[in-house]
Amino acid sequence: MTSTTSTTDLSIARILADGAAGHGRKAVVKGWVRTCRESKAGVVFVAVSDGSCFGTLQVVVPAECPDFEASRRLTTGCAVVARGELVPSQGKGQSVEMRAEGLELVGAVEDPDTYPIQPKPHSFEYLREVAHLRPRTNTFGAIGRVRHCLAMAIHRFFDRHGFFWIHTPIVTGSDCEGAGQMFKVSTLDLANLPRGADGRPDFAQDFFGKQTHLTVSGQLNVECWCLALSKVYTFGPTFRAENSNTSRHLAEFWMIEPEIAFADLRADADLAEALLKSIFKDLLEERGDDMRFFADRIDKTCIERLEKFIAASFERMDYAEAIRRLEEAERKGHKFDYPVTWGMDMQSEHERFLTEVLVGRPVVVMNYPKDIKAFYMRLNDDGRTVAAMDVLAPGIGEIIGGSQREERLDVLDRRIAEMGLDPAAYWWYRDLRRYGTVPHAGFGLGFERTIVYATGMANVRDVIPFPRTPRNADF
RNA sequence: UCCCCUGUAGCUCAAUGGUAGAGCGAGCGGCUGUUAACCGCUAGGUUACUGGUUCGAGUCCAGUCGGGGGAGCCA
Repeated sequence: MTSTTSTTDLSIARILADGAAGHGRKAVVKGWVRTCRESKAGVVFVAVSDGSCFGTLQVVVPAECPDFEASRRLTTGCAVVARGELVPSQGKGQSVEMRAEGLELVGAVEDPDTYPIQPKPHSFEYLREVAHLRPRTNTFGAIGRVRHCLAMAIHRFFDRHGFFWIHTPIVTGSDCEGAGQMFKVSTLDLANLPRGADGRPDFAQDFFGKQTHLTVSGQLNVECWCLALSKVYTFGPTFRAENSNTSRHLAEFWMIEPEIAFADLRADADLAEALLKSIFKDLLEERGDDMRFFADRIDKTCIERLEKFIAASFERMDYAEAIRRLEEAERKGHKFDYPVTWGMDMQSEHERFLTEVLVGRPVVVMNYPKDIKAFYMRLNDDGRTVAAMDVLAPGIGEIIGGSQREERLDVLDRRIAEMGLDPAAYWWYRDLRRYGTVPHAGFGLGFERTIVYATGMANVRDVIPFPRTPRNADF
């Protein structure tokens, strides 16, 4: 009876928030044992977490409790239901605790010696190997709540500003998304592939009657809806089959891609800035408990960093200006592995120097040379740059990549031809420019990189529940 | 994918080519309204895997797999 969920149960978050106001109240809490200590004075102290907040509730089991003997044998990880009265705590560190009248062991831990989550610090690398149990740790519990908070804050921001959430497809038949290697989606028998006259796999016999992939971006699709609903965004999983082995890359990650009509690059940058400020403000307000933990144990500066970010405006500079400042740094004696020249695609070392040393906070770099950017980015009047922007953040690099889109059909076609792409493949994308085209712009925000920036966690693999990376799709 | 580093007890790490060690965690006992508890005792190992060199390999060599840092690609 007591071990099943009821919506009238008090969460530990609620109990701790109420604090002294809850003294004298009867309550039931359901959760997992973090630590269990026994005092020979005749009480057992059980720290219980239900994940509703960072903190644990101290459940005190007195000797006269019928479950006293059983509670002495509780170990880290046991699932329990505790009934009792909320009382002032006699110990330090909490204003309220539960004096247990009953404590039910719902699920025991088979062998406490080999339970993978011990009441002691673990390395993140180890915890990735026990990803099914790592949500029970302080860090990953906090990550889970922060991740949810940021996701909700993003939806809230867009909703308040009149954006519509568009569910762009996960499976795509476009072979023209152009953002790197894609995962194939097929129901064909790999051991017995149907082949056409040319000996190649015959995708006409495949599920969709053509070759399909997992999406690498919802941008091209969401542009269609932008040119009807004006302000739209996608927020969903994205897949890249790149063999990238870094702390900043996942094969499956989540991306937010707003797209706004009747907008230029400046409006695009304004939107990016407003979005990030809004969600970081919500994060500090709603998850102060978790953020204090990150500041305490992961990255001392993370709260201060977000506060500064909210207060200050983005540093914005043109690509040309960024190059000038990097060249100036070179003249003053800073050595780069790759020399700085106008027209180059900035290397990590340049981006890091720019955002970490020259600016000291996130910076928006705008108007890149056209030759290093995608075909759909709008050509500027100078004929050699496009209206593209990257938001670079210290320690992470590119957190946002965006642009004003090329809305002029003739210019778009020229760009497609220049890059050796097949215009026929883009027929519906080109149609947008034939029927009621308008200036529009958008960007992609990497969700995991945003969480890394906010929390100070060092690796995107540790801010997603189950990371997918090359040679790793366990759990 | 490339460069560098790395893989030893449940976890974090020691160990000159010569008997496998500590701390934490775990179990038991002691002490204690405790909360990074403290004190004592005990258990716990095919040194990632495969092969090679050697009288002898955790240690040296090769390959495979995993992990980390950096690079490329990007979010």
